[in-house]
Amino acid sequence: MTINSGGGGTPHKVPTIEDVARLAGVSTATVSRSLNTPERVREGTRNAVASAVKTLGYTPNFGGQVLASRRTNTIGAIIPTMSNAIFAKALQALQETLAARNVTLLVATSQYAPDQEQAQLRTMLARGVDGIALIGNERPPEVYELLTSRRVPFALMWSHPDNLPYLSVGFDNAAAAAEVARHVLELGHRRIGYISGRTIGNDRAKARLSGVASTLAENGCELAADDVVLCDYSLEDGETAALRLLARRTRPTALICGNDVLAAGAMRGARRLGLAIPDELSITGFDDIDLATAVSPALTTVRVPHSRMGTTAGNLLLEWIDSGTQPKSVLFPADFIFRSSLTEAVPVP
Amino acid sequence: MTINSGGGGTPHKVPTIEDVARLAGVSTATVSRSLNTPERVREGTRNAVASAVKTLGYTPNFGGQVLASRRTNTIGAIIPTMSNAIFAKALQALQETLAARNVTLLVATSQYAPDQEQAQLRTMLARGVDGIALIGNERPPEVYELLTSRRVPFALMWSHPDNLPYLSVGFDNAAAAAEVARHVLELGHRRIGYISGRTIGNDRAKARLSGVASTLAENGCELAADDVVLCDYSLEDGETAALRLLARRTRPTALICGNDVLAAGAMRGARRLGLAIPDELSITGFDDIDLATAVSPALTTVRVPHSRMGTTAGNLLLEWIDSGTQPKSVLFPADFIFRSSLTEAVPVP
DNA sequence: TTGCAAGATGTAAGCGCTTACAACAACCTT
DNA sequence: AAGGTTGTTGTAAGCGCTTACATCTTGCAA
Repeated sequence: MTINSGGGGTPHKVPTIEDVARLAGVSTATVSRSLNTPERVREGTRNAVASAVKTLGYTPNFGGQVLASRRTNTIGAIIPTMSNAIFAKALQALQETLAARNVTLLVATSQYAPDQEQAQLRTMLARGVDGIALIGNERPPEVYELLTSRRVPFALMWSHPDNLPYLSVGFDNAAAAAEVARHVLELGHRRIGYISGRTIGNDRAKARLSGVASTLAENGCELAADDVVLCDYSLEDGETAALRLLARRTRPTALICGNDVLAAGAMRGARRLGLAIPDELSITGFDDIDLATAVSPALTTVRVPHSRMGTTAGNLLLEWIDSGTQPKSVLFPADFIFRSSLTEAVPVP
Repeated sequence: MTINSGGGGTPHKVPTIEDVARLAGVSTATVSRSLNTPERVREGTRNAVASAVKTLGYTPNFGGQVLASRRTNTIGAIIPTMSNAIFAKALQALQETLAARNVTLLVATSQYAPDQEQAQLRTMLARGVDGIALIGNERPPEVYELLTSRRVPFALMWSHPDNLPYLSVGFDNAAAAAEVARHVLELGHRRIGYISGRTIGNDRAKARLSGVASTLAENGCELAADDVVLCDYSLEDGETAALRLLARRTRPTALICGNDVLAAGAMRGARRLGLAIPDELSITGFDDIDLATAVSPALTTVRVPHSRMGTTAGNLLLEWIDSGTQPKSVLFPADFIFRSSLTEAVPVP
């Protein structure tokens, strides 16, 4: 069935622009102008059209509009998952920004899988989106070529690729992670474990890991292969990873985690082993989602500008769509947030 | 600019179905059939079309398709917020279900505000969505009239309205909340506080409150006006509400909360007062999001079938769209989950 | 061989809207 | 008063696709 038929009722003729024009005693062009560029229509005419629209209950047909104007007023967003609160917040901000400009948001998830992201991307292009928001910058060149050849404005969120010429709205994951590592070192920790999200196709996870690893290395505290666990982003995975790291002969005094969910999972693992946090084990997260302050002790973490990224990406995409020229990328700060899950290292028995 | 022009490059002609037809040596009708109903085209012809499509890099124009087929293959979802993990999960399940059937998801949020929901709804209708998913059942009759008169299939999630003839995919909030109250009573609690989400336009919050209130009343444990706090769904609000309830001369021994976020907030409040949970204060939540097991002690709560609701709503909407007849509503169970945040009431000094 | 049903393809009429261009009116300017 | 602006509206040509219907093949029964 179509949106205008079926259902068992009367055929129910949906009014078209032509019906409005007839009733208002003007041409369809005037109706169209009256609706889209009211300032170009005399007030009296405009009112006549408005009242005809009202009595008929007219709504422009989307397909007709799209076909004729070659614009869908739709922007697509492909994020790894909606389960993580952080993407959800950015998405929400993006949606609000777009809604204010009368643009709707098409949403799809990739589950951190590059091929799924590409499939979703193709679907969105086929849907004729006017612009696209993506997370991160690591993808095969073909993807960027596709986007570029289609001339679809797109924004890369969450990262700050200085080797890519594309519009990005993000922050420096490596630098923020390095700062966490620095703080951990300053508090005297030397035996440190790192719990990371999987790094395939995930530049953020890679950058955070390398930020931590290089900072530790620079300070003579090299991260060995088995000081690092790669896993999915779930409480369970964080817990399992923590148990593994804490089972080692010389137990770490601090666990740096790739995000808050992993950190909360790690806390659960530590608790299972009867370790007091932060007295016997320090834990840090990344993202500063609500979870970070819901757990006890509250998580030391990095505040990521999720809402600002969403809002900014939306505005810049709209700007690009309207102007036809790619705006400049934006780099936001990501602040270190000190809370009680991190404290001085005490000598372990 | 349009999605096909601008950007400073060559005019860059996008191939149309006609170009494909010409190259493949067939008519546009055959190309269309070859793409949409391949079984109605001979294999040889189909291959010729396929290769023409490939060499030209053809993608059907969305506007043309919509206009001619009177279908957008798009479904809209309007949820209160994406910040709450629970809606996010349902949304994700919905999106995956739709994607598998080649339908895309348009998302908007209402911030729990009825007028915002209506505005978003109108936008979606204007976008010609083939179906709509909404949360809850409490809205002015005009909204349902609009939906019905437009003959747009829609599903109400999260609730189970037996007084409404519309398609719903939900669970019994009142019954689940009543069960929580019953357990709390059984453990000997008599001084009980309730922290609820705001109830205006929110039937789920209302149902949960009334389920708890009536169960308590039936057991001679009437909820007084100041035993209840209504607030927004945030950790801070939950914390503030808990502080208020716990400041009363006869402190409650149990706090029943309208959802897990409020419960986690309440835990934070209790902790601030130095109260041990569950020994000095029991707390229960609702929803069973990840947060419930991330906090310590883990929250006693109600498991809401978020993913199943998303999947089912998606399937039923698609079924309705294809068949033209409204499917039967679905009622899922919502199980009580016993965890350590709830324990026996001990006489308070 | 003929006739016919079933299958494959082509023809062409829209779907409802926007917009370039033309037409006209009203108002200045010189 | 003629010519030129500026502002308002109408005319009509598409935008790219689907699909009802017509036409042509093919295969097979009689």
